[in-house]
Amino acid sequence: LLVPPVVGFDVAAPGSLLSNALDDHGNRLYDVKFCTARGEPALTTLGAELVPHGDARLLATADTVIIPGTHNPDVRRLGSLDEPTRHAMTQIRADARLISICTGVFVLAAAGLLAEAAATTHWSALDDLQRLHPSVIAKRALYTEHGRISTSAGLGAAIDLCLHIIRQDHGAQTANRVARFAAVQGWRSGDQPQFAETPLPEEGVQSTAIARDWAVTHLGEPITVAVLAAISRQSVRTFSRRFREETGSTPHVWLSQQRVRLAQRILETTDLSVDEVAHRSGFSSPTSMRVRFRAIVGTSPGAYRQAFSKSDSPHGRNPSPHDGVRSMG
DNA sequence: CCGAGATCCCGCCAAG
DNA sequence: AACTTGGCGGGATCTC
Repeated sequence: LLVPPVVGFDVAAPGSLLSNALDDHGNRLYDVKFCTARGEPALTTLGAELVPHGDARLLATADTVIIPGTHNPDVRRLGSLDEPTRHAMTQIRADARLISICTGVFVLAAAGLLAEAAATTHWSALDDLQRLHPSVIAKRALYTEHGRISTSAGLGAAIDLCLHIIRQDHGAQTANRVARFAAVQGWRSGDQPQFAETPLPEEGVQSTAIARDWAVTHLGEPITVAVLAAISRQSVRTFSRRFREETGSTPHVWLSQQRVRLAQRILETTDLSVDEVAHRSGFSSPTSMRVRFRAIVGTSPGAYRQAFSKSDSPHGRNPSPHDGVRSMG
């Protein structure tokens, strides 16, 4: 059971993500409900149930509470809680998981839940947080975890955090499925340089991450699972196991995806022949690339390039029709 | 498209 | 007792 806002709004996206999280049989994994303590309108575009404001008793039943960003001056300027918020916070179970989005962290801090705890918020509010609550360890991160309390930097980071939580609760495979359904990045890996500069939460070091980093810079070469395992200083068996735990995929499937992505980029930016693209992407043969390419992108390399070059925006979206759900075992 | 050989994947299980 | 590791078998998948 997940009950979001103590105050305010803006939990729509993470709430939707969680309420759309399904298990293998299509059952919802989280029962998402919205409520407010202050009578502010809650966004409920998501098929999630709107609980009339004032019904803070609902909070007492929640396993997880998401606290959205707030502009409440008591909370943001004075570092204290107004009465409705304070009362709402007292309703929350002592063992409930708490998640803040953006400036929602100020509510947690004002409630005294973050003493000596790592926490984050939107970068523009980090200084405020540290000044109002000196005992908080304010960190510039996408999200942080400290025991049962997690904080996120903003709406986008909140989605990452929710995926992280789904992953912890139900495994990487489920998290990936939810991410795919929501059309967001499933998890952060070393092949996404835009994330490299962003301080990531220091969750346990992912043991296959180094091998993955190495792989994405050597896609043009033949890569076997045995080599990746050796890079990770693990046995093949353990490496495969970790890999699935950490990425939700198998090494071989993951490699194919990376190579197709690389092929897409080469097709978009060069006039190299398809055979040459296949070679540079590390496919063992052009035939092999065509098969993999079609399986993932939904169209042939040639058609993809043609469609891409015709599309108006040079950095536009994938112009090929993604035919949604592929039956997948 | 076929078929042989290589490689991958994962349940199983003994060992630590 | 509970957990992790890593070798093995062999069906699935890929490659040539």
